[in-house]
Amino acid sequence: MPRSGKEARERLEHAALELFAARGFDAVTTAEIAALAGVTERTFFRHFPDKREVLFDGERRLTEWVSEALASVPADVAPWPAMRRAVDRIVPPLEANREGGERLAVIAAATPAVQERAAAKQAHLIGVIADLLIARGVAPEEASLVARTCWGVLAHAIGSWRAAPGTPLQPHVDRAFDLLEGLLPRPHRRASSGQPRLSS
Amino acid sequence: MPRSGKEARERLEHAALELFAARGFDAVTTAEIAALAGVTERTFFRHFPDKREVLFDGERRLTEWVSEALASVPADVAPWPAMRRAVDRIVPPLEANREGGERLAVIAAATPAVQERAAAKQAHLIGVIADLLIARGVAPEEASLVARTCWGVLAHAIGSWRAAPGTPLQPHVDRAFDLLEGLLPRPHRRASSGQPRLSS
DNA sequence: GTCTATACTGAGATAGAC
DNA sequence: GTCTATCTCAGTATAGAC
Repeated sequence: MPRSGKEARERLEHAALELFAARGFDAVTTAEIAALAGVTERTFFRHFPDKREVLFDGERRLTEWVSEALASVPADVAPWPAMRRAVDRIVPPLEANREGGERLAVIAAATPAVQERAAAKQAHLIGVIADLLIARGVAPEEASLVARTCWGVLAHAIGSWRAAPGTPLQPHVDRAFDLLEGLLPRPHRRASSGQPRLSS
Repeated sequence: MPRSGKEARERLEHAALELFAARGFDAVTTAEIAALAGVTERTFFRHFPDKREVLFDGERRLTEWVSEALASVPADVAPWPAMRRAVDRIVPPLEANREGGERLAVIAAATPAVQERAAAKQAHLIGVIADLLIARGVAPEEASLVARTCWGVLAHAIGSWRAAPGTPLQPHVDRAFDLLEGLLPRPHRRASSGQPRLSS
């Protein structure tokens, strides 16, 4: 019995995905997952704080991707274009993880508890993004709004991407941004007296 | 002991809020809530599918408000202005329920499980809004994007409203919309403005 | 690794409203 | 009588305490 923590963790993850795919999230007990992975139930909870969390290991690096993406954008780029560039940089890892995201989406669609966790993780990530923007010097009021909106656009794009199997993600992202920018009315007051656009 | 279901439900709700306020969500058991309301634990679960749900009874009508608000906007108004008008119409009921929202926000901030439920409810509501827009004839692709974004703006406004006690909500909403509209780059319409290629 | 609290479920019985 | 709300009882799974 391998004592390597990482191996056990991966076996647990694999076992969980297999059982969930076969019988659905709710019909599988943590004891069964542990048994299939060859460890005790206690070990499951040592690696994952709760049953749902085993599903989100693949998305764990999302926060890192976002931070790195934003860090790679020069600090003098205005918030919206900066976020748009950052989103573009997150696209490749998202595409690489397409299958994992798909698996999670399927289970979430059938399991309210998993959906809740996913929604909460998105909300948390938006908060992290806002903090990163603030650290770049963006006004807190703007940061939160831009973080929410841009992540919403990306989430929307991911949705239509998944609905169109076989297509790359980037065009969906471009289309979603263009769509939103085209839908908004022109600002009536203070027409862009602020920062000049350094990127489009 | 009155057999009216509604009275029992209200007593349960009141008891729960009282106990949560005193000791926090996690430190209160459903049995205690039921006992304080003068019913059994089983009765609690007949009125509320789970412990968290007792907190969201006040927000139950949010969906109705949104539907009514959208229904009151003429069908020929474009999606974004329509949503903006609808949001304006939701502001008064939100203000009237300020205290309830505040109570919920305080508990949610201290209780991850409640936060998750709140995030999931928001996601669900956005889906409902998108469906309402589609029923108005908005293209599904646009509907989802507008629903997400506008609700995000409202959520942002509610956040800054709560941070500024004593102020009315409407100015925060107006400011959030203006801010977003001012932040976005203008669409480059000369590039045929059609749908970007979705290489299929 | 062991033990336990607590959220939650199901079936069947009871009691009041109509 | 029907119907619905409630109660009693017995149980399981998660998660946290020890």
